[in-house]
Amino acid sequence: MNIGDAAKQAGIPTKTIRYYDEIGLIEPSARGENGYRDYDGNAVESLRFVRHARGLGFSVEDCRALLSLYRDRNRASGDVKALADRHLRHIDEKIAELESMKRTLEILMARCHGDDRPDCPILDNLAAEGRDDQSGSRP
Amino acid sequence: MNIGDAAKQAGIPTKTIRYYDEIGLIEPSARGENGYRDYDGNAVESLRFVRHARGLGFSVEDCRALLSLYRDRNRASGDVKALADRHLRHIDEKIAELESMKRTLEILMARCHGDDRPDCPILDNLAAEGRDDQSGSRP
DNA sequence: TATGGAGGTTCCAGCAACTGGAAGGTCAAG
DNA sequence: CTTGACCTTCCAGTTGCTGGAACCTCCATA
Repeated sequence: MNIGDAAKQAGIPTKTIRYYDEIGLIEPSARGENGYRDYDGNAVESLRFVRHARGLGFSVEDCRALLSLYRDRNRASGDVKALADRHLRHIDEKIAELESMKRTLEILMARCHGDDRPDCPILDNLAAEGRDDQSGSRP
Repeated sequence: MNIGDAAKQAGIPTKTIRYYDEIGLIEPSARGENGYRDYDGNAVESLRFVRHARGLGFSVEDCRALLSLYRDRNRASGDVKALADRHLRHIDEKIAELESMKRTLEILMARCHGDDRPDCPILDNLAAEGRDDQSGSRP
């Protein structure tokens, strides 16, 4: 099928599919004489696979690895799990970082009047000297 | 002071300081005859300010706004708070997204043996059809 | 057969926020 | 006078697309 139909089947924009082709992540199963990309069931399956993996936050490089594991009948599920585990830790780090920002912001916002006067603990905090980390403020 | 000293004072790499100059976020207070950037106390204060704001996850554009509020004696703290609030909601969304990925990953990983056999629920899930969202799996 | 519109193709640029590197100018110390 | 640590600019790359321009191709209809 043409790229447009593949896009509908897989739930991915054509632009993205062309991009995946360009970076060698998922190549069309064939090219028509007119130069049109052709995607068969297998290719569409790969596209969907990658959409799901990306949806779980895996990087494109991770997707490449996952896809090759998926296509490898002699894979060890341990390899997949290790990859997922690394990714999970990465996610945990990000969550922790965001939570820390959130905490600081909430504390500062609670102390800001939010009226039409210039007085502002948020700005005061940002302007404060010292502090080497980025977790902000000692409230 | 020269850029290197400003970098030490503010805790920001020189590269980044030059970048901030380039995009007009923080310009050096002067340029020496030799073309060297010169940063005075005020400029260094701005650099530190931006470091803190970036550390709380504010975008560079937000930093621009925050900096101009900081320099504005007639500001309303409400404007600062509104900006912070928007940012906080953005953070909340990101956290929610990551938590959702985390949940799905954990469920899948719990069901994966992680041994040397090819059998893998993680891959099975990624390959599964249907499912329009990216939150993954009905376990 | 002409034509219009909906496909497809390529390449180029841009987003965010830097970071690295190359090629070269400057300055203070020894 | 040389060495080495600074400084300068510019260009490219990172991640994962997304938009647009310019052009080609296919199919249906008048």
